[in-house]
Amino acid sequence: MRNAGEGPPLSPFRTNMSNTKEDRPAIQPTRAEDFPQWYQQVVRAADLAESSEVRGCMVIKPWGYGLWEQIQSQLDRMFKDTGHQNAYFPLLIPLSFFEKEAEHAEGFATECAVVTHHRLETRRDESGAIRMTPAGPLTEPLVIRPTSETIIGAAFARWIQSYRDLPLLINQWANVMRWEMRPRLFLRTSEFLWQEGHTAHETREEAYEETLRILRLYETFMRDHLALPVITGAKTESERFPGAEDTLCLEVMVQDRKAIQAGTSHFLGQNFARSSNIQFQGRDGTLQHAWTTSWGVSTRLIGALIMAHGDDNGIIVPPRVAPTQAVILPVIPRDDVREAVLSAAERLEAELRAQTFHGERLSVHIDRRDLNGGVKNWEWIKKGVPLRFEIGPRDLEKGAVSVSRRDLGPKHREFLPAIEAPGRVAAMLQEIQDGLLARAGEHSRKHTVRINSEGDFEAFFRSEETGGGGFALAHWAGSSEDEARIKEKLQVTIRCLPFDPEFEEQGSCFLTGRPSQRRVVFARSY
RNA sequence: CGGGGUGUAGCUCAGCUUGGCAGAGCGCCUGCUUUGGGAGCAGGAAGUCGUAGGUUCGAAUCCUAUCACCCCGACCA
Repeated sequence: MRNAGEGPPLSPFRTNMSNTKEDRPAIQPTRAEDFPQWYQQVVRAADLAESSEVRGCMVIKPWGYGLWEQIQSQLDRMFKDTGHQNAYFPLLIPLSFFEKEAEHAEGFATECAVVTHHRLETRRDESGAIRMTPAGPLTEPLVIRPTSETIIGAAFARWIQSYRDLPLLINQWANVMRWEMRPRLFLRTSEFLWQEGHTAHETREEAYEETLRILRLYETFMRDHLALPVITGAKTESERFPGAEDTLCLEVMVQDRKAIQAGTSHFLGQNFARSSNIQFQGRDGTLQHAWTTSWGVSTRLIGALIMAHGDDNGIIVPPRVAPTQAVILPVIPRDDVREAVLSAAERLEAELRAQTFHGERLSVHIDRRDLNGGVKNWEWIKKGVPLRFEIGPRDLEKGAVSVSRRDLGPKHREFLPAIEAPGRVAAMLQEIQDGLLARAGEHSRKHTVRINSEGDFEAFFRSEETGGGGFALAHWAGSSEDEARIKEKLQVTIRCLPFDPEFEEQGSCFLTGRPSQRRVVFARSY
């Protein structure tokens, strides 16, 4: 990770460039100096988002939203391919709906924003300025959705009459609001964008299969599209979604070795069907409650992406989700070459756009702004665009183009014959994509260790100042109270009870000594 | 909700202790020189000093109230 600056030889054209900023990383502080601060600076430098006037809410800027659009369209395709349909439900949920499922209501109570009025009264104050005060209190307050199980459940109750109506496979792209005490752009904001899938099934087995199918779908998306290696598994009771029978999750390790919960898929049993009265007449004629699931990923994925793939010069966007995969920077030192350079740039743009990557046309942008070449170059480095092409008069003479890969650091540059370049981009993008996944996987494996004693466990997490921490794989047979004590003491939680057979083995709990059949994953988390 | 802190130009902040013309860096605008590794020079625009009240000849500065935001805890996609 730290060798990102290394790369092939520099441009043979280099002549009189200043050296003063040669090795200054674009982002300060660096990851090693202060990871959380580095994260905030990357979000700003890459022009992804900014915090807004409304507490805890962010403005997502075009580059950040472009990333979300990529995530959205690619996931949406995967949902549709597995038989799901999109629909849309109201932002506001009657309080009484919320009260139907006790555990659910209690779980979200403290983070709900509530609408209590429906009208504003206006008046002028002494200075003539307009003043508005809420009037017209609602007879029943409305909760701004923190998640939509209850209101979708009410619709499902109307839509489902017979086993022939099942399975019902619905997804919604929406915003939700959770009044978070400690917001952090993308990772935890009061309002965030997500998708929430809600499905209803005839049998327990079918519903559980759906829960698993989505977990696998997410895993595939994160690995192949976002280049994020994940550990999948189930949450412990204390980390479970309020009202769920089982919560499955995907955990990704980022560069400071903390875990980010990148997605969840819940098996809701018949809990919500009972509280929302989702019943159907079965094949045997009896009235039965449906089995439901819900699952979601959010704009948090962008936070995970930054923290997993960024370097000290900004974000590195995996090519498959990059809003722009290649940028062309025309170099125009004299007016008399402007036309020739620009038309060569346009020719390259057209040739690149004719190429495909994973079935989609390449997205290419010519940066025509009249700015110093270095400034433009660094802007795109910070934004993490996968490939940067430069075309100047000297390239035209040689019939070459210069191309730089973002993942190989700011110094990387190679020259390709202009004729060959377009045909090679798809392979280059795939190399970047694969390289990011490999690098993140290595980091993750390197800091995932098997821990067998309480002493080693504490040492592992206490040595963070000297570079320790990570995922601790330990045998566990403790109680929820034991879990809480560990959290209190070390800020470490069980991220998941992993599914992969590699974690299954006979052993004894590192804390209680009781027998255990599987190692679980402990880590600090965002 | 508990503890700590901060509000001054688009951004980051100095000035406040000891009241006396509203400041810096970055960014922005114009011109020239530049442009293949983050530009240089010259000129310029930009702020009801969070808000309300008070003390005073005079308040960014002192006093009172109030609002907002940030950081540390508990909650969380």
